Amino acid sequence: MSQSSPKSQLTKETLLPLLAAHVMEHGLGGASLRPLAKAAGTSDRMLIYHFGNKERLIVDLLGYIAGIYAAALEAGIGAERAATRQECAARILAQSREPMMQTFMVLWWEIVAGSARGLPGYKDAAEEMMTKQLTWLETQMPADDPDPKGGARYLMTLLEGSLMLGAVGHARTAREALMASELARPSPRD
Amino acid sequence: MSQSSPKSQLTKETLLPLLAAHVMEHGLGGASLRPLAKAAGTSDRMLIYHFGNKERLIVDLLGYIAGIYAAALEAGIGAERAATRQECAARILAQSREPMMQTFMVLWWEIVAGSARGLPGYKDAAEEMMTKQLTWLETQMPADDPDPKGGARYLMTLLEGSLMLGAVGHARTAREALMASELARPSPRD
DNA sequence: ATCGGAATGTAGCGACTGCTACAAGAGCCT
DNA sequence: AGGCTCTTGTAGCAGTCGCTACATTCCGAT
Repeated sequence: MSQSSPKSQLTKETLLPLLAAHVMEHGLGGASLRPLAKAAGTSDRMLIYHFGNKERLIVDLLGYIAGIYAAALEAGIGAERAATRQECAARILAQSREPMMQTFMVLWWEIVAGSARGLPGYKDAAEEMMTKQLTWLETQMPADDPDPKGGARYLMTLLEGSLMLGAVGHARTAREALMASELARPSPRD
Repeated sequence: MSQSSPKSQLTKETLLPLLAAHVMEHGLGGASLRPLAKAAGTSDRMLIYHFGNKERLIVDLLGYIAGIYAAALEAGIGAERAATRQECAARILAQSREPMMQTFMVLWWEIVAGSARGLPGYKDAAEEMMTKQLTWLETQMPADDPDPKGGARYLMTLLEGSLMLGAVGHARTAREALMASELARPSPRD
């Protein structure tokens, strides 16, 4: 067999969590091999050895981050659905206010920027995360909602717009926009 | 007087448009002095001379970009308001589909990312652009709208969410979300 | 005519970039 | 035991980074 030796503790799998922790704090754009390696307790030499080159490292890292994002969402799936769209919106807002999600958002906008610019790996990771977010939202929609899928899409679009406005200092605009939306009214349609 | 000499054609004012054109194409994050200087027909030496250091150059550049964004919006103010919120949404969507706006969006997400990370100058520029966008939208809202300001905020939040989803490959999600929103219905409130 | 200051070119500094050449250790198979 | 491959350390390369020292040119003020 090719992996019969248990000697090495240094694999992609053991490296990625440490690398992810580093980019979560310091960002993706300015990340360079030596600080990355230091955060993982190795040398740039070994990062290249295990990932081939920096681009593949970033791509793997983005995939890994998308994976833990998905896992975090899945772990946070409540047992019962929301009763109304309002409550559904409240839940997702509460989720986005958690500290871990706050620090993640800083990284998220870098991923969006990389995706818009076409950097390799960024769009796939971003798309995967948004898909996951969307299906998570669908599970939270009220059971009697006339259009749960459409409602989830609507809710997510509004939410992401709010998050973006919040990131650029227009949190108030976003908050008032949400209050002016149909989410502030008791029933989705009547 | 201090600026009586017409000798030099090399000032911040003449430099900024050329620098802006460069970052519009190549991005802000990876921008370094020498390519920037080449695009402006000078040397890195002169950029430092005129702006002091790179950080101040970026801050000035962001301010300049916010300025031209505002000017572009102002130039595009239609004489008459929209008749309905739907039409208002259609206008802003049409605007966002223009080629110049498309290339600007790539830069925009970098600005959002920098703003979220707290890089100097980013948040101010982003906030200014969003404020301008909001007031532009208010001028486009129907004259008989019950809540033009609130409607503009709502519309912008939804639109920005759509643009973000579009940037990460969820354009379909965004499109369908817009169609499921109240903007797809004839009257804002009835 | 001379001085002074603003503007510009040339060269280079030290730090950092991604990456590689080379050698050596470590455990495997025969 | 002898090789073999996988893994790792040490050094270093060529290139780029932001920035600066130094010298020069040029123009207006005196």
